[in-house]
Amino acid sequence: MATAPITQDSHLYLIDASAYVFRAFHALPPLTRASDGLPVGAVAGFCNMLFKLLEDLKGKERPTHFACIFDASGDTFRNEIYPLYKANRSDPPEELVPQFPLVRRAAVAFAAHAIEQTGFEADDLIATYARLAEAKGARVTIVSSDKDLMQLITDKVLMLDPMKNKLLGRDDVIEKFGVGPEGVVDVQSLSGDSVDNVPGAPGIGIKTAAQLLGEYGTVEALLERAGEIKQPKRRETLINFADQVRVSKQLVQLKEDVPVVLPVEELAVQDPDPKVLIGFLEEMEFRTITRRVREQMELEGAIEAPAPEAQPFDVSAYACIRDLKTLEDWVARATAQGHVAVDTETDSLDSVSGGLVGVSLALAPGEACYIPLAHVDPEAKGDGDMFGADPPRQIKMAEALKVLKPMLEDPAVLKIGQNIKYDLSVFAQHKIHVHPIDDTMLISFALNAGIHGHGMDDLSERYLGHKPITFKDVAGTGKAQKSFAQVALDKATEYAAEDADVTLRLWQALKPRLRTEQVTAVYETLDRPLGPVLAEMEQAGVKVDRDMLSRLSADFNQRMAALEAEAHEQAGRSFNIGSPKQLGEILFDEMNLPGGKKTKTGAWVTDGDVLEGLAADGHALPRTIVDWRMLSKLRSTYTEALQAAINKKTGRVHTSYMMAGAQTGRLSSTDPNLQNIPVRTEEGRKIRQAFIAEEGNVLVSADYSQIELRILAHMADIPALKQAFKDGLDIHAMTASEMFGVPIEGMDPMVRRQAKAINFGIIYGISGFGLGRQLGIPSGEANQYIKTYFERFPGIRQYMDETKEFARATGFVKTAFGRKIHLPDIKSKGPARSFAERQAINAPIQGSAADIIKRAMIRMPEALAEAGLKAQMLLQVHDELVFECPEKEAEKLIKLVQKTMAAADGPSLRLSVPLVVEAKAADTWAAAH
DNA sequence: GCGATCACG
DNA sequence: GACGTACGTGATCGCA
Repeated sequence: MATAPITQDSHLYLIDASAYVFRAFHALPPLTRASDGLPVGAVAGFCNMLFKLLEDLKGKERPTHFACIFDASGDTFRNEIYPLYKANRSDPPEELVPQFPLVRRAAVAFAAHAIEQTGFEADDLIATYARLAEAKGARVTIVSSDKDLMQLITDKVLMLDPMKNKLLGRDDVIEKFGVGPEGVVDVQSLSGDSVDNVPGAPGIGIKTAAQLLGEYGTVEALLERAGEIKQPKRRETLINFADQVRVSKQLVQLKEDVPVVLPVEELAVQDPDPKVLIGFLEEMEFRTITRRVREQMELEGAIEAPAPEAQPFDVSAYACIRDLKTLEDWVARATAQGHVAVDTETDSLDSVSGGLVGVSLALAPGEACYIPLAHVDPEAKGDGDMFGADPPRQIKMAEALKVLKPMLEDPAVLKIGQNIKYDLSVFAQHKIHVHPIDDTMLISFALNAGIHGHGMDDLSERYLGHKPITFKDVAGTGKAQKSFAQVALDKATEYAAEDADVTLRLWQALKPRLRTEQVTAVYETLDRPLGPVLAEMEQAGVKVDRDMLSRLSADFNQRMAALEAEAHEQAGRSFNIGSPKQLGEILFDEMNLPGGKKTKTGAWVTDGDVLEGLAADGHALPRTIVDWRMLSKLRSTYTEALQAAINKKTGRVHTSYMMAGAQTGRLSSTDPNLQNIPVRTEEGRKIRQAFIAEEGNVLVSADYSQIELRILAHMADIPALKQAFKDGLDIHAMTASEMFGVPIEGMDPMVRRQAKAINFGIIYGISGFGLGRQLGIPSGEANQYIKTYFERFPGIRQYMDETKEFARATGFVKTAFGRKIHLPDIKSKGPARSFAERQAINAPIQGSAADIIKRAMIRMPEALAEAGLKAQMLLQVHDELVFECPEKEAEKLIKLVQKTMAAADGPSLRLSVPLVVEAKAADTWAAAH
C-alpha cells in the first residue's frame, strides 16, 4: 500500500461511501446482473461515481491521498449516550444488503482504501482524517451530500456533493444553516434531526436555532440564559429540554480524534491495477463502465490495447470489374448507400505526374472491387512496352471515369480514403473534383497523435488485427520492382481492393471515436478541410530557375574542390572529407586537438558546434571543413536535388505535404522538402533566389511575426507580455529590459540576444543545460537567468507546472483549438520523462500556431475568389505562406492575406494578443521574404 | 538500415 | 545527487 507524507501540497479526498450507497440505491433505477439476477445497481452507481470523480479531477484538483469511508455494522458510542439514536431506521432493503460487501470490493478495485472502524460512524472517521490532514496544511475534500458533515468545513476543508457535482464551502453552510460551520453543531443540537432521530428541542427548527444563536452565541450560553427569552413558549421549551439539547449536541458533534488504525499518510493515491479493476467490473457485468475504464487505461498506457479480434479477410472474393455494366451497378450501390471507400492505384508515387492505373471501391467489409484501367500485359517489361500489343481486357479509362465522376462528385455520397489528398490529386488530373470526403489517416491522427503512426498497414494491424498485402508482395522490390500497371490483374485486385476494404473497416472502427474523445472539431475544422487546399498547392507547384541552380552547383563544386585540397594539406594527408569518422580521427587522434567529445556510438563528435569552437581557438582545418560542409550541403540537398525535382510536364517543383507526420499538428514537406530552403546565410539565400514567379507574376511571402511567443502570452495569460505585444514592442528587448533592468533604448545587442535565447528556451521547455549550451555559458549561469525570468514572469512557471500536471493526469496535452498530443512517456521515470515534460510545454504552443495557420489556409481559396484575385497559394513553411500572383494584384493580395491570416484565430477563439503578419512581394522568394 | 550532420520554423 | 537535456521536421552521406 502506498505511503506519502502529508504536506501543504497534499490534497486528501474522503468519500462518504456508505451514505452514497444508500442514496444511489434509492436514486438509481434497479439493476441486476444479467447472468444471475444479483442486484448491483448501487455498486454500479458507486463505480460510476468513483470513475467520474477520478477522471474529472485529473489535471486540476488531483488527489494525492484518497479513501472510501464506510459505516461499521453494530452500535456506536452514540447509542450508549442515547439508545434511541437512529432507532427510527428500518433495516436496509433486501436488495441492498448483498451490495455492501461488493461496494467495499469496488473501492479496493479502484485502489482506494475501504476504511471502517467498529464503534464509530463513517462521519467520525471522516472528521478525524480531515483534521489530521488539515493540521499539516493539506487541503481536504469530503465527497458527500450529508449535511451533518458541513460542520467540518474550513478554508482548507471543502465538501463536494457527488449528486449535484457541486463544491460546497462556507457560504453554502451559511445558506443552509444560517450560521458558519462552527455553528452547525449548535444549530443541529437545537433543531434536532428526524433522519438520525436526534431529538433537539421540540418546536425549534433550523431558522429559529440560527436566530437564537445569533443572539446568544452558543448553545451553552443560550441554555444558561434561557430565562431571558421573551417568547414564553420558546423559553419554556429550552428550560425543559435543556438536557435533551445537551445530549443532542453530543450526538451531532463528530468525533475528531478517533484512534485510527491506518495513518493518513498511508492513504496516498495509487494507480489501480488494471487486471483487478477490469476484472471486478467484468465480474459485475458492467459493460459501459468497463469499456470506458479500459479505454482510459489504454490511453494512459496502463494497459496494452487488446489485440483486436482478427477480422476475416477473403481477398479472393474481391471483384475485378472489367465491364461497364458491372461498374454501373457498383456505382449505383455506392450512391444509394451514401458512403464508399475509394482508393486509386498509379504508376508512380508522385500524385501530380502519376498516371491513373486503377480504382478500387469498398461498400462494406469484405465487399470490395478493383477497376483496372491502364494495366498492360504482365509480361511487358516497361518502357516502350508499357502499352504492349495485347493489353488486358479492361474498361476504357474515359468511359469508366464518366461513370465514376457523378458519384465521386455527388454531395450526398461520402468518399472515404486513407490519405485521400493523394487520390484527390489523381482524380483532379482527370477533372474530377472528389467531394465530400473522410480520411481515415486524419481521423487516426486526431485521435491518437503521439501514440502510434497513421499509415494504413499500421492502423490495419492495430485496429483490425490484419496485415494487408504489401506493395512489395505484388510488385517486387529493388531494381526488379514493377510498375503497378504491370501487375497481373488477379494480384492487383487482391491488393487494391483490400486497401479499399481495410479503409472502409478502419473508418467504421475509428470515426465514432472522434465524438467520444472530443476531437470531432479538430478533425472537421482543421484537418479534413485542409486536404483539398493542400492538394491544390501541390498541383500548382513552384517555379525554380534551373539555370541559376545549375550555375550555383558548378560554382559550389569548384570551391569545394579547392577547399578539399586545402583540408588535405592542413591535415597532412589525404582523407575522405565527407566522412565524419575519418575527420574525427584526424582532429582528435592524430592532431590531438582539445575538446573532443564522443557520441554514444563511440565516434568523435565533429558537428558545427565543435568545429566552430576549434576554429575560434585558431585552428585552420576545422574552418576549412565548416566551409566545405556548407557548400556540400547546399549542393547535394538543394542545387542538385531541386533541378532533379523539376516536373517534366509542368516545369515546376511539386512538394508533397504530410498531414499526419508531425505530432504537434504541423505539416511537413517531402519529395522535395520545401520547408527547409536555406535563408540564414548569404550563400544559402542564393538558393532562394532561384525560386521565382512566372513572367508577369510575382511571389508574395507572408509570415506571422513571433506567433509562438504570442500564443504563449495568451495561453499562460501573462499581462506584461500581452501588453508588450499590444503596444508593438520588440519582445526580446522588452524581456531583456524586464530581466536585467536595462532600458530598451540603446540596448546592448548581446543582452537582447540572451533574452531572445531565453524566450526560445521557454517555448522549448527550458533547461539550464540547454540554454547554457545555446549561449555558450555554464549551465549554472544559465540557471540564474532562468530563475530571474521566472521571478519576473511567475505566471509562466505556473502555466508550465499546470501543463505538466495536466499531461501527467491525462496522458496528453491540448492546443488552444483542442488538438490532443499524447505523451505516453510522461509517466515514465528518468530522461524519457524529462523529454516528455519538455514536449508537454512545447506541443501546445507549436501546435496552436499550426492550427492557426491551417485555419488561414482553409479560408484562403474562398477569400481569394471573393476578392476576384487570380493569386495561387503555393507553399507553407510553418508560419509563412507563399503565393504567386499577377504583378498588378500584388498590393491587393498582400492586404487580403494579411487580413485573413491575422484573423485566423477567430471567430471561435480570440487570442488576447494581436496577430501580426508581415508580407512582401518580389521577383524571387529571397527578395519577398 | 542507422547514425551523424545540417537545412528550416 | 544522479539521470540526460533545449521543441518540431526531412535529406544526404558514410559505413556497417
